[in-house]
Amino acid sequence: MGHGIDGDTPTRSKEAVDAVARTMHALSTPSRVHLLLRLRDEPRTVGELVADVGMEQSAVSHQLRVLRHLGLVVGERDGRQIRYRLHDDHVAQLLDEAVFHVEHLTTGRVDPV
Amino acid sequence: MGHGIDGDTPTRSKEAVDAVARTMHALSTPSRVHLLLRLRDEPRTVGELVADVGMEQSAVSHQLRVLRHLGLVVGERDGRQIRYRLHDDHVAQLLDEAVFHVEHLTTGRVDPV
DNA sequence: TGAAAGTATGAACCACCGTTCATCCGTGTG
DNA sequence: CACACGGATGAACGGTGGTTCATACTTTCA
Repeated sequence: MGHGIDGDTPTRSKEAVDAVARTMHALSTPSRVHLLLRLRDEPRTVGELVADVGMEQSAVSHQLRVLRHLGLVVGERDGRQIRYRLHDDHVAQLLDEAVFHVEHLTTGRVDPV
Repeated sequence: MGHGIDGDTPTRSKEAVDAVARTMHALSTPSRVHLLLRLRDEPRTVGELVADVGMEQSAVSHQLRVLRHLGLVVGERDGRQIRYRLHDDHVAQLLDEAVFHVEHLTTGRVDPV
């Protein structure tokens, strides 16, 4: 797959590696994955998300903050509530692909080295 | 992308959510991303990887173990060394897509809620 | 304006995990 | 067989971060 950068021995620019790790970190806990998958379907308010995923309101806010800082979700006020949604289609695609690939490698098991 | 359960309010089968989080956890640290990206180019022995990523041999072994248990890489003996490679193309694709998407959302910044 | 609903925020707690250190196991070599 | 090399493994340490608790902020409503 073409990307753009380099052409010889990349050494994988540390920044790129860090960026991937930082973003993928968002998908590394069940709570955030749950929130993101819910938001992939439709925009939801914090209160709705709390009911959806069954975590405390504070925990949801904290995790939404993390996702916001990573540019994965955005939230806008609507009355006294705040409605969150995925930042753009890239996030939705990333989620879909993550789910897809994980389904296809649930083989992950024994493998005596 | 239903597989079996649900129909109305998916609740995103906790197992699927957990599986995604567990697998994405592999991409959530620079060290593992570095190792995986290196292995995406070509199979490498532990010693080569140590030289590539500049971590201690023990740390590399520990992280390779994590990746092995997740079914992302496999290793086979060759003399006294062990050569690792990505488990299959799914892993390579997942890596490519992760890098691709992360490049396209480095926008992650200010966004007053 | 006072109260309540909805959400954000900071601190503290605790568990997880990535790294290091020391050691052990397996495989070639003299 | 003894030794060196390559790699794995377990214990311990330290830092990160997810959750909870308590509280503050904003908006709506009576």
